[in-house]
Amino acid sequence: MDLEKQMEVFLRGTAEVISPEELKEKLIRADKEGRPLRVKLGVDPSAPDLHLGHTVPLRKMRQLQEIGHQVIFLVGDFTGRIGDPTGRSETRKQLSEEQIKENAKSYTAQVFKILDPEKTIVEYNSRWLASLTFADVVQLAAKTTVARMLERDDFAKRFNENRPIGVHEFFYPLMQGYDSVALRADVEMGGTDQKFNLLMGRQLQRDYGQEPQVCLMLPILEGIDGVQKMSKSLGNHIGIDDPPAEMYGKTMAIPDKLMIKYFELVTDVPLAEIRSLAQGLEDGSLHPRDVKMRLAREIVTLYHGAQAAMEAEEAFKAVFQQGELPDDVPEIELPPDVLDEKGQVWIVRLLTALDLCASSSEARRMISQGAVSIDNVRRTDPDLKLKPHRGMLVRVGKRRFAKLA
RNA sequence: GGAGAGGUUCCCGAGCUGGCCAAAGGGGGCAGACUGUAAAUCUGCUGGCGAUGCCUUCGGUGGUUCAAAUCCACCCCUCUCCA
Repeated sequence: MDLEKQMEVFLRGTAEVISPEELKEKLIRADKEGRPLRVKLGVDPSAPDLHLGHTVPLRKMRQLQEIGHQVIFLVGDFTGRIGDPTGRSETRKQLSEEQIKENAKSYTAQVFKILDPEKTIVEYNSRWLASLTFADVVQLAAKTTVARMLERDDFAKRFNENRPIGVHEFFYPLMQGYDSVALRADVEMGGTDQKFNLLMGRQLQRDYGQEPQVCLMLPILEGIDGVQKMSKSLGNHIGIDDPPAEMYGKTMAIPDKLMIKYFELVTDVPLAEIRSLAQGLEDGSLHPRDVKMRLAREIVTLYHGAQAAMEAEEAFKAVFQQGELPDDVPEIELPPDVLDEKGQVWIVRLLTALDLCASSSEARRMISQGAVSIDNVRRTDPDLKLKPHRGMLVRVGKRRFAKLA
């Protein structure tokens, strides 16, 4: 593949690259020597469920392997014990060794839904970090200064706000940078929030007599709340293992203004087409809802296939446009002990027994807010008792349903 | 080691001259209305309990009091300044 085309694959969708010139030189040299570039992506094995946010760099890695480069998927099993302080306003909880092992296993399994297992090297940074002696660590720490560390936005902020910063947190960027040395990485990928850590890799490589890596930074994908970075702990994520209907629905929940970004970062829709969609939204010739449905379809297709996407769309239309019931209303057996001597069940008990409400206080709230309907009749009396029957449909809000078995 | 400031509900953050405090306000979440969708906007709710009352919660443990988030003692943790 010629240089220009390769550069295009590398650069497409990136937010920042340090530096494109160096990348070009590396590509030229690699081509002469007949070897691929070694591209590193490190992950913290703290969240075992992959979501669309993770897929942004992974998809880029996939594209790079397709044009023949060597991608290295690095599991930060050792650094995971510290936890990446990036963007954090407080110290992360340190994970236990066992937890990390377990997470790492499930992480790598999921990653191959995107990466080509045949062409991927999986590494664990405990391989080199665990055996460093204290003397090695001191030497490593001497490569940088406290002032440099405090240039980091998140550390600076915490420092200025008089919030705690653990000394061990300073080691995170050093370790990540050292990973690049150990792997002799040509390129490291990461989100824009990884800039500091990526640059540390460059510095350390230089200090250890290597040519500094190129840093490829990708935009951060906001979660379905449209504000914060997609993350499982914030609950604003779309998991790649989410069932089709949920994946479709969550996509429909993203704010309209985020649609185009999603198209660019997590679908295979060609750029030209995305531009025309953006244009259509701009001049009003396309309905935002329809564009978003297209987006949802594209995403579900990637992870569950076209058939599942169609079904998810039909189900969504039925439930949310026509107000019909989903096909998969769970049927739940009512425990016999909730019935009184007349064979009736108190509505509050019914809701908690079916797991539609977490507590009876919540059930009362839902009832008083008019969220509860039984057999399509809205019920607002919290003292109501009724006789249950097979197939009785209990509904709380728009999204919680149950049928009596 | 010395001096000082702090630790409040899912999060941030008031309260801290003792009762009117399940604890202001904001965020988040949920619900209703509306609609173009689980978008946007507006409104309400947001510890638990068959409930005009009772139970648990304000870093931990004890104590004072009819009554403690509020007062006292000790302990744990964080921050600032000095060394």
